Amino acid sequence: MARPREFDEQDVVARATGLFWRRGYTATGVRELGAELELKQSSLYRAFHDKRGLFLRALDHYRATESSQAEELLERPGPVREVLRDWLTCMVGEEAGRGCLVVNTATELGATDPEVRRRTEAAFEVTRRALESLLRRGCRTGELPAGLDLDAAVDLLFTTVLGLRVRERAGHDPARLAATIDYAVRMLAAQ
Amino acid sequence: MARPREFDEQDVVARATGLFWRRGYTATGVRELGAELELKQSSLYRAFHDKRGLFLRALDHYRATESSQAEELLERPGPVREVLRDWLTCMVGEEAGRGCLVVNTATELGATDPEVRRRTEAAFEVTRRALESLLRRGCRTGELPAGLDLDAAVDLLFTTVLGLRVRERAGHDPARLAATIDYAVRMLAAQ
DNA sequence: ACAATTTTGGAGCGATCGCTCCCGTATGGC
DNA sequence: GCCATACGGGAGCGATCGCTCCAAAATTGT
Repeated sequence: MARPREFDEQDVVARATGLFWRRGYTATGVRELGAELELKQSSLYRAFHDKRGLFLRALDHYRATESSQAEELLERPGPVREVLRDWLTCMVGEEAGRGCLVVNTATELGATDPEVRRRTEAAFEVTRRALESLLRRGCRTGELPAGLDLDAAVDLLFTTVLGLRVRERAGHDPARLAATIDYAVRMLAAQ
Repeated sequence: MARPREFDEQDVVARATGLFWRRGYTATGVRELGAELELKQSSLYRAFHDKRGLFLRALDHYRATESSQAEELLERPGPVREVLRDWLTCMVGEEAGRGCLVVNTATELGATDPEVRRRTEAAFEVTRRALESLLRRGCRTGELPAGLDLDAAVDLLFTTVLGLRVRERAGHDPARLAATIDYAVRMLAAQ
């Protein structure tokens, strides 16, 4: 019926995600996007409506990929605290200085754009749930204190993750971040 | 010898700080700044050279005011854990959705601008040192475990603060943040 | 009062912003 | 083959960007 598009939408969204991740939403121009995605503006605007539309797609893509990676890492067998430490280490082991797209977006756009906010909150929820599932397992197996306040511990660990990703974005020494992670995991078991 | 300027530089920087704080660096235009500061562009550029110059001044101003406030709160007498909790609560008790200028800046500009980075790092150091001083006092008075790994605890608490400020910026429920703070303080004493 | 100096007020620079429209082209169903 | 449809390519829209320059106004030392 019509000429098929010459680009893979998923691939384009993935590359756009990388650019928004590094540069932020406001600082990323549509021409910059066009160059990075090898996509003319007419195609970009027909496919994604506008810059914000592409950004929302990027947020969705980020959540989907991060979520699957997080779940994969968390379903691994092994000592709960080691799994947790590896997971946290992986969280801050991104390409240097990228931080987390969701954290960057939450601080850049704050609570201004409700549609963006819904996405950042959904992404946060993925992390939170992944943590809860792991801690619950730890309590079941006795690797974590039975009297652990699960909700509070999840909340605190989640907050710690956000802080770690800010620090990673800020270029803090990976060794220091690793030490912080070690201590956080140790504290969790202390109760 | 010459006509005196009609604006108070400190006041102008303070107001610019508020605007950068809410909107971020990139999204804040010089005309917007001019309107908020009641300052014509010619005056602005003569006084601060350019937009970035004013932003650097804003970062300095923020650090100075926040630092003095933090030190004031931390020199208060009283139980260490209560002082810490009050301080953390104050940290996230900003005007809703503002978060922390330094955290917002670190995630927005990352490690791109070395001059900015020096400032964010200096501001982080203020927080870190304030925490260290308080925890040290807690160890001295016996309010905190004697075997506390001071450096690690400071690092983790500092990371938690960053996370809390991200969450405040993201519009999370203040009650949840308060609960997170309570738990963090409790964990600190557990060792 | 006068000259020197620095201010305010504002027009306007080139560049870039997000976005739209048009055109020639390639691909589908009939 | 033919028309409808969506495509890639690109010019260009109005608006805003950061920034500069200049004239009029205001304050000082002499």
